[in-house]
Amino acid sequence: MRNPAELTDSFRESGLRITPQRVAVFEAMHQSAGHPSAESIYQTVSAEMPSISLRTVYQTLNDLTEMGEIRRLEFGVKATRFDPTIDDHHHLVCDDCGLIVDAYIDVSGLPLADLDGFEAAGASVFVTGKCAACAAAVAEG
Amino acid sequence: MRNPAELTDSFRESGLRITPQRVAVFEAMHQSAGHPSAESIYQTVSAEMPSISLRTVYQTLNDLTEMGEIRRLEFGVKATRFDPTIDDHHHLVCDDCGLIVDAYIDVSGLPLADLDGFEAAGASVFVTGKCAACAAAVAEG
DNA sequence: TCTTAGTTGACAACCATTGTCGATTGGCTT
DNA sequence: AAGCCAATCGACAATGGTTGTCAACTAAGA
Repeated sequence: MRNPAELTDSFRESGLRITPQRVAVFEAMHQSAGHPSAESIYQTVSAEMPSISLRTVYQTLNDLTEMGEIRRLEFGVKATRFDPTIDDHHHLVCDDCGLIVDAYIDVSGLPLADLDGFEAAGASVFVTGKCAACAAAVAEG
Repeated sequence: MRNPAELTDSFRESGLRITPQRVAVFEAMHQSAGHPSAESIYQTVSAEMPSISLRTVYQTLNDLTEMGEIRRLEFGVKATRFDPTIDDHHHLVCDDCGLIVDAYIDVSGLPLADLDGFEAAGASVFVTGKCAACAAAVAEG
């Protein structure tokens, strides 16, 4: 993400006002090294600004996400899906209809050796895109 | 997953009783082509066995998961995480402590061409394993 | 047959997230 | 400096997926 000053400009350009709450979320997000949850950002910001509401944190994070400044790290489908197949395979997830298809993708080519001490046990690949049906629907217009 | 008859044996060996409800879930899961949600299995089974409760479906699916017969398709972390980095990168997820680390993995070697009409837009790789800290903790005993 | 695991129903409760609504604050344009 | 209105707050309720509970009943398997 860009720094708080740049986000400020970006918000202004989008016609959004610059409030201390938003700036605080910018900064908390910017200083965060990892992948914080909304709750975690809320904790951080609350330390300096006890009056801020969790609602506002969510709102600002969603604004940032919509503007493409940050990303949501999630699987996309809300409910847990149960997979009858337990062998080593991967998944194609349709962005349009949510269809999930098994795919046997060879991941042996992935460079998983030098990961700064992280001991890789396995890799799950989620390929996003359009399933055949949705791709056809788009083609038809 | 294995067929309902094999699951029956497996349950019996684990000291679990074979009930019509469990068998119905086995069959619904076995016949399912895709990646059903608990609710979807519940719908299917309910058609033949209207008295079955959603609670029992969840219970049986969890039993199957614990026994390694099926898998849960989920990201592992319950809450959405917000990622300050939006460039093209991937994630290492520690099985022990849940830490998420960015990783720049070259996925150009992944064979994403022939996916039965699925139009791949991108690929997200989640590498599971142990982070350096947790790996060290294990090594120490 | 008899023990007891399993199921049901009818709940409440969880957690993350979003909606609402009225009142108030304060950014920002004029 | 004034004033409009976006934004926030607080205090909820509500969502959806999942799990806990508990008492009563059913039925699996020894």
